[in-house]
Amino acid sequence: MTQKESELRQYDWTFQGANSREGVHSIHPYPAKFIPQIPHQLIEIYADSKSDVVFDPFCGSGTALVEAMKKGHSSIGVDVHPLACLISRVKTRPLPDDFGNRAREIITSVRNRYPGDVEPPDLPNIDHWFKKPIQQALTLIIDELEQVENQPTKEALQVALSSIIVRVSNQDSNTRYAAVEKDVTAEDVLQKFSQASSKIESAFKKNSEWRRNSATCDVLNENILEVEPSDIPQKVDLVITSPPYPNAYEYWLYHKYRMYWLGLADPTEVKENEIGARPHYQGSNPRDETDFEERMVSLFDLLRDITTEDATASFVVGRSVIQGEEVDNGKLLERAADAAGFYTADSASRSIPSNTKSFNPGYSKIKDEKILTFKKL
DNA sequence: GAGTTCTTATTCCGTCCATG
DNA sequence: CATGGACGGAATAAGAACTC
Repeated sequence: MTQKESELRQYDWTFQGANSREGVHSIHPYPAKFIPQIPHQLIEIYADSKSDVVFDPFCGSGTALVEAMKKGHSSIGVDVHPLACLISRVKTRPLPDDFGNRAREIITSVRNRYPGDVEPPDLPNIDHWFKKPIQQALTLIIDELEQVENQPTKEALQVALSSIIVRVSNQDSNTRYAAVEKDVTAEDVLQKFSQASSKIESAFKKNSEWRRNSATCDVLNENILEVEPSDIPQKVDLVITSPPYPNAYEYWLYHKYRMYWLGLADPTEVKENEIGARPHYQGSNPRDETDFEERMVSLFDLLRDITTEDATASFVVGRSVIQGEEVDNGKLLERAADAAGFYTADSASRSIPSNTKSFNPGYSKIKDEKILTFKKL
């Protein structure tokens, strides 16, 4: 890499003061979301034409996919997490016209039916995580959701419901898995569901025009390490992603009851395939950072096959801690890229503004991230 | 309506403790 | 006694609710 030509370092990546929770990005909580400005800026830098295809192998709730579409690029996202894919699908297609009315009908109907005669589902430890009235309200909403025939409408309503599940449960917060007393009623469930639906409606009203462009978006619910090149429908020009970190957030855990309620894949199966899930780094035979590196090598092997010759692959990574030892994920990624025939074309570091709520440096040990761009040799 | 308090959401790990 | 589910500490800031 020629130091003087670093393009990435010409930009301020902190995006201090930028409102990152605007529009469709805010319809569902998801830990460690991209700030939309990051993929936006990367596309600005690396896309040569509108026909360039953007790929995110760890798409999560779809921030990079949305930003690609806003700029008129088609995109492809992959994630093992079925909830991530659900949210990504909903964000990247138009909101069905009947969404708002459907939401209101469901709320009215549940209010009339409550407490109803439907038994709550037999979820593991359900009484520990949900008060009885909450279970009842959620059961009725799910029952109503099952009557919705139009799949895009149903999925958008599922996102609305999913977005409130942690708030009405006893789970402390999205990323703190402990039961606390919260004082939520069945009526609160309906109110929050109503608010969540309205939020989705207004988010989509603000963002109507970019959905009319010809950009497409494919979301694959797959383990990226098992994806074959032929599974990816188009050649990729830009890879933009933030990979999971070893021993870090556990998406399967924080979203466990969302998945149970919505009848998505078994969370414990998702755990097995989730790169970076903490149980893999503990116990008698723990993984270490070399395992993560190997997985990243197989990711780069895939990327080599599905990208165009002059494609760029940009990663945003921070550091993590495994059993008290600090791990530089950027270094691991560079080694993995190198092993798979990529070189580091550019890099920059990004300090996390101390006034952000999403990354609270006072308590999070991550104080900065790296932005790395790789190209094929 | 500006200024103040209250409430709620957030957190990219280490460790405890239940259960088999 | 290993496994994996559950828990904790508490600063910070955005948004809501209240006050004058």
